[in-house]
Amino acid sequence: MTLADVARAAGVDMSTASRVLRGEASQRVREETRVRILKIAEEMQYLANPLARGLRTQRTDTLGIVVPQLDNPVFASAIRGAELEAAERGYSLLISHREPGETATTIAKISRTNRVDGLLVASLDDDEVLRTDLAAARVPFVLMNRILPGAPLSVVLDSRAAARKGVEHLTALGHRRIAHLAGREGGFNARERLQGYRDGLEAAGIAFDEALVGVAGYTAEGGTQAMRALLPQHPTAVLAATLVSAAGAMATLHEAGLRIPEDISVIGLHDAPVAGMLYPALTSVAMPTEEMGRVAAGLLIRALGGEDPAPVAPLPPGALVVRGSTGPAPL
Amino acid sequence: MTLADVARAAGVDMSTASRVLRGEASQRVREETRVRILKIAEEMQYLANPLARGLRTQRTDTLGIVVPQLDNPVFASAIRGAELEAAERGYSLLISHREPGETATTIAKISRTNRVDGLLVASLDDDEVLRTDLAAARVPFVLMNRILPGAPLSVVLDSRAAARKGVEHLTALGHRRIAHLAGREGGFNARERLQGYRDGLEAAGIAFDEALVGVAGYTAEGGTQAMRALLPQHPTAVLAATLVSAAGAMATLHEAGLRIPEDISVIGLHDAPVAGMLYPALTSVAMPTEEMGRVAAGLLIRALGGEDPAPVAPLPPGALVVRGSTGPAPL
DNA sequence: TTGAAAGCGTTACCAT
DNA sequence: ATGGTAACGCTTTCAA
Repeated sequence: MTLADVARAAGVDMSTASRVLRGEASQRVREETRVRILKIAEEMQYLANPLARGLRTQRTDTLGIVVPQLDNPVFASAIRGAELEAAERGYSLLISHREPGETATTIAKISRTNRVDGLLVASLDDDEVLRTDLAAARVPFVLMNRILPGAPLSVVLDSRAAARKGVEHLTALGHRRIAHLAGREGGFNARERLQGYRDGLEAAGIAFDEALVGVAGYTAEGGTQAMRALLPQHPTAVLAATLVSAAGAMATLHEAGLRIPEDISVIGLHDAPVAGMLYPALTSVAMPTEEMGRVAAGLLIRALGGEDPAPVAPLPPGALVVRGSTGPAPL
Repeated sequence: MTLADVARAAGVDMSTASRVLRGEASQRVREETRVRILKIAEEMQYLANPLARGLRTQRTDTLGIVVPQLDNPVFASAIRGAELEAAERGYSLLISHREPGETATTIAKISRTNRVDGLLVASLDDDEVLRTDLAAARVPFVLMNRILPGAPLSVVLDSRAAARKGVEHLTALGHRRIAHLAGREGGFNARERLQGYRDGLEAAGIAFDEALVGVAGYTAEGGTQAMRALLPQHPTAVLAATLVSAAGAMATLHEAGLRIPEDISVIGLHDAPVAGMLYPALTSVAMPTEEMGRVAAGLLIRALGGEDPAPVAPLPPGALVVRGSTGPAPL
């Protein structure tokens, strides 16, 4: 089923059929001819061959999205958002799941072989590494969930506001000794969250105490360890950077015989189904991760269209989802 | 950087360069010419344009994989496996994440526009629905994690053996009143697991008691409800079909004041990081989900190569990962 | 309003 | 052992 077939069946030239089926702006065709072609294409279930089209136009109407891990609700939902936005604008999404270290090769291949018109990139790597990886890109790109000095287009979540929001929930419940389980030291989001944590304390007139901050990374084990180290400080509440570290922290608390939330409250950042799987179910601050994918895709598509889109502000946190893990501060 | 550029630089014809660079079987070229072309292509960093190649050969060396959800460890890991196998055999993977209901359209589009040479399909839909969806496929496909009567190629996990393995762990610990939280009624894997559960009981000389089986589906809430309904039966152990329903069940047990594992043991099927996030950490039977993706991709590629691969047997379960949620039966 | 034809970058057949 | 040259299916400029 090629364009030639359709044209022949409609008794017109390929070029005419092409113009009509593409819905070209200046539809230089008689209405009658137009509908006839459309109808026949419909009947024949004609679908243009994207390879032939791409070869000719040097465009694929495809966006590449490279993520470091698939089974991570943050990225899964960003993909979903990007997919929706892309589809709405007539683009497809080529999802590329790459282990750290393979990123450079992937970006190089995917972008240098005309497979995609642009790239959406999420990465957990350090700035230096990411910069090197991206140097191989031969197409425009938008960063997701992190910034990179020098890279103009990126979409991030307002981690600072989110952390602050979490702390405010706790201070409103009367907590004053609030610990913070930070993520990877030096990471963009980790820095932001720490600042938000401090903002929240300050707003409640609580002095920042470095002894209440632990580095948990992004694993349950890290959360467990960090929480254990923090126990002697007797916090009455904990703000964890992620659901995973929150889960690890809760294990430590359970083992220490502390009741959640009667003795100590726990709150995590990023809401996801797993929050409801923990016991007690974890209170958390929802983050607009799907929106992040959406916005990033929109930005990229506009850039591809020759626009010079203005940088977008960090996406504000979503709702505070109160579940069973937070309660009033003990007396 | 096109083939013509390379050919010109090497002082040979395009057709010669093409033969060499593709590594054609009968390398009808002088060794000297061969290395020169190779060297120049290398220097120029030549990469063939897949669109042009695909247009000409009617192949894309790309496999499509359509999954119903991305943030599901089972599918994430199947994708990983498929990706590895595909890469090893020179294929790329086009990941397509589709909500139920969009599957048919996706399959139609992706397979009828020559974007992929074959399809790897995972689906949670009923047989009828899936059959309809697949009818639109114009390329060979392999099913993952389920069978479909009439579809010759599929790769499944041995859920029956896995369930049995879980039950045997429990009976070895002295449990005799073992409940089963089943998945979706009528589903392929649900049936298999139920059978494995019965196998395990029988092996230990325990009579099957229908009252100990509840349907939990694949959500935490479902697990919570089903467990609550089962409580009056006073089981001393529970075999949950998935980690998610196990988590839901554990919430019920905690609320009922039952200690895990002192009063009641819990075991889940499919091992994943989330098992370690629960409290207590969940004992589970690992499943070779990555292997499933690998095998499925291998099968598909062989089918594309014109082979007529024999059906593969269900993949046996992996290790029993003993964590804190199982222990000796109470006296 | 419509048609003709060139060309996108490859491959593969047929010459030489 | 190598080169010439049609396709592959589409878009797009130019003519009619």
